Amino acid sequence: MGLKDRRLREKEQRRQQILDAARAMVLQYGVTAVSIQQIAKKAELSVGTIYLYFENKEEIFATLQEDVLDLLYEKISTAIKSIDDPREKIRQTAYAYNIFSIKYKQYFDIINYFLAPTEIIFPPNLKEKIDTHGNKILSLIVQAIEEGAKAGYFDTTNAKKCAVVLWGTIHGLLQFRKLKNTILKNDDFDEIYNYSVECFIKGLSKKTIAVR
Amino acid sequence: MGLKDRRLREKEQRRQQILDAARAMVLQYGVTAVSIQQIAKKAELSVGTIYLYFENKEEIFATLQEDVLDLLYEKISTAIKSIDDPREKIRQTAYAYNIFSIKYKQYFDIINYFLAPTEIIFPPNLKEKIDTHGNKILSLIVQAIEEGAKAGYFDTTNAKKCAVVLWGTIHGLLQFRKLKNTILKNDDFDEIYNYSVECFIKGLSKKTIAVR
Amino acid sequence: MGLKDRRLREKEQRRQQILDAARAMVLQYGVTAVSIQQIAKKAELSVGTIYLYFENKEEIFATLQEDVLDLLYEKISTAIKSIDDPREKIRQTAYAYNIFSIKYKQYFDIINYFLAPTEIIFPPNLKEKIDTHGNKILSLIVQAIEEGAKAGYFDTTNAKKCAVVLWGTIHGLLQFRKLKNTILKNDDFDEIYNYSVECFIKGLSKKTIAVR
Amino acid sequence: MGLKDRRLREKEQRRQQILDAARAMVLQYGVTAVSIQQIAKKAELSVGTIYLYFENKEEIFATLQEDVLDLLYEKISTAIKSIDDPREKIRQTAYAYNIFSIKYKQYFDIINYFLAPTEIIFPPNLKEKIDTHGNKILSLIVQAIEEGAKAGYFDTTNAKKCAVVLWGTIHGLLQFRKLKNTILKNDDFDEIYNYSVECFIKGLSKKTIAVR
DNA sequence: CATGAATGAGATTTCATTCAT
DNA sequence: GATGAATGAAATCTCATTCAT
Repeated sequence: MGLKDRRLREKEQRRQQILDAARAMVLQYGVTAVSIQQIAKKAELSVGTIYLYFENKEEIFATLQEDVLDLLYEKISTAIKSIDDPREKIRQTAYAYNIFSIKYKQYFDIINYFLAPTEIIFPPNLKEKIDTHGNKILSLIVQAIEEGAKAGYFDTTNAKKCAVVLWGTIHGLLQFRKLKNTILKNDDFDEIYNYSVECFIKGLSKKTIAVR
Repeated sequence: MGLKDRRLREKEQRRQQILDAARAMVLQYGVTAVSIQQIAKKAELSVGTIYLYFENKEEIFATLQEDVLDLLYEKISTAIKSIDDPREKIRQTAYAYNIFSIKYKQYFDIINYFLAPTEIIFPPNLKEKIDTHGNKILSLIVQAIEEGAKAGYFDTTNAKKCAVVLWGTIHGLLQFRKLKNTILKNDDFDEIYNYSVECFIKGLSKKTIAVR
Repeated sequence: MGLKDRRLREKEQRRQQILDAARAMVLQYGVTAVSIQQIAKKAELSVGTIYLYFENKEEIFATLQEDVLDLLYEKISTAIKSIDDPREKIRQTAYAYNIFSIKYKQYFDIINYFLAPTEIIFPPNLKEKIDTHGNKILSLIVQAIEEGAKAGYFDTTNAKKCAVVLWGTIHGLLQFRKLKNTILKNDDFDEIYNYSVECFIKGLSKKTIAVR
Repeated sequence: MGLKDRRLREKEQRRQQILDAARAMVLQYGVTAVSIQQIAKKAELSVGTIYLYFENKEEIFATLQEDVLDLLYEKISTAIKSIDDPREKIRQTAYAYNIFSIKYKQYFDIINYFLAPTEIIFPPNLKEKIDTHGNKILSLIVQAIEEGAKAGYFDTTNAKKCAVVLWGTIHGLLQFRKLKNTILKNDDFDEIYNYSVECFIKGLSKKTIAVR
């Protein structure tokens, strides 16, 4: 029994070892530039061993994405931990996401890696996993919105819908940062970004602000 | 007189021939999967000939993107041509974008191709061109917002900023359609999408809606 | 008749135009890096036209070599024009060759281009031409040696043989300059070079220096 | 114990297999005409495998050159092994070099491959290696000259300088064999060659040869 | 004569994946 | 379980040469 446990533990360790290497390489060179050979070298394992723990390259990146989402979750989570005002929570969420997209640029690309290109077929178990990790982030936003609704700031009956909208909005805009040298060359990106968040908050707010 | 002209015309035709082939391949297999060889075969030209008309693969896709942006422009433009209400214009813009992202799924991916992955360095002339084509679309939205501001619906002094926000929002959300089987499996994507547009419009509207 | 003449003259001009371009490109980029397309562009002619005047790439370089040999001839010729002492003539010949190999490095490579690699089959007419141009250089050395023999400095009955030896010696050594960073990294190349010339002169000199 | 050893041995064997193929191809077609694909085919290996053992084409040829220099070393070494007279040693060195340049014509071209064309940048470790192999040959000549100096035949204080001169001389002249159908068509090349050696020896000898 | 578009083989290099040990 | 050598297709790009106009 102890043996079995150790085996299992070691197996998990190897997996992490590989993921650590993959993560490091991706952070350094970007998603597209990383090969299995490079990962193997970095992990100080043989190429064959990689395939013992992962079906293929795709699976590594998919698993990596869980990590990325977890990191993002943590960043957002930390950012809003001690904040009370739901509107401020949303602002800080967006801010943390912004910082994340700059500081962990290559991780941000991992998210895009699975978002952008032609349909990647996930094996069902991965689909579920990513689901879970993504939902955790979503739930942070959902919570903030629900609090806002309860506190009477927001006018919504479907917090999740709103949360997805926020996420889509800020993620989409953050991709547009790439346009800062072309279409947006005369604009302050961060100002636009912040504006979008305010716009979202305002759109969420109760319409009727009584004016006598 | 005729000779030089014809030469020029034929040259332009070849260029189109290549772009047609590239577009067809991209539509069928997606951006990442297409190679120069495949394009050459499809265009019934030799590989060398491709390089006679385009510096490299990147340039083909970049040129393709101009086409894509033009198509998108046309779709949106047509959709809002005969509409007067600025708010309805925005709704129809978003709707047209949504349809575009479904019907021309692979074209939508071409836009993402240049948005998502690791920095692609454009030669300056291409940068300018894409700039122009992207701005044309943006200006459609800008115009609608400005009309709305003039008509007293919207409360904004920077229409471009708002237009970028809208574009980022709907583009970002449309990418999330990919999540419809995972995170969004219990939600109606189109409903969320429409909601986000309404949210944007509301966020843009004058706050003070007199009551009583 | 005048027409025929002009035609002929123009034809020769075109040839020179091509050779000028080829020479310029070779000087700038080196023998191996130059393509017909580049030459055509530089000469402001079409690729097809090049092939109207030269059978193939090889022929261009071969013809170019004549030029190179002529240039070398001129350099040596000028260097020794006003010198009387045959031994000094040889020294200056070697010195001019040395300078030539540095200043016109790429031209020096043209000579090697036909010297080094596997047998290049010259068309007979080119063979003769190069023969002539090479012989002109050789004859400069021959003359100096013969003068030296006549003046009683040198002890030889076959000046041409000696001239070839000198040429081979200094040409061979000049190629060794490439080794200055490896095998010769601790040696002063020019000193070795000069020494070889002195050695040659000494070897040529009358053995019997009477010593009582 | 055996396993690791065998692996290593096999790996070395593969390397040799590749070098053998490369050498064979070079011998048959010359340095410039050989491609990686051809080498792979000859070696009955896949192209990818070649790149498993050598960084690039250059490295193969560089390694090959070490072999060539070793072979040349061996030929010279054998030729002078049992000779005492330093002057005869030099003669036999030159003779062996001459034979080598005829019998292993393509090998001789490998040496030229790295001598003649536009600067090839060696990775430092190869530079050192070739350095070593070249120096071994040089040292053979150096030794002969030093012996000659000690025996009172030669008048020199810098044997290495003289050795380089000899090497450059005979190597340069051997390249000129290519001219035997043009410039040297009326001359006996070998006679010239031998003369150059005698000239070198004489140039090296003490001037004062007592007469009467 | 002149053009220059077109060819298509060929060059180098990379890389996901397999499989015998 | 682990290894890592081997594969070989594929990718991008170049270039000498031809030929219809």
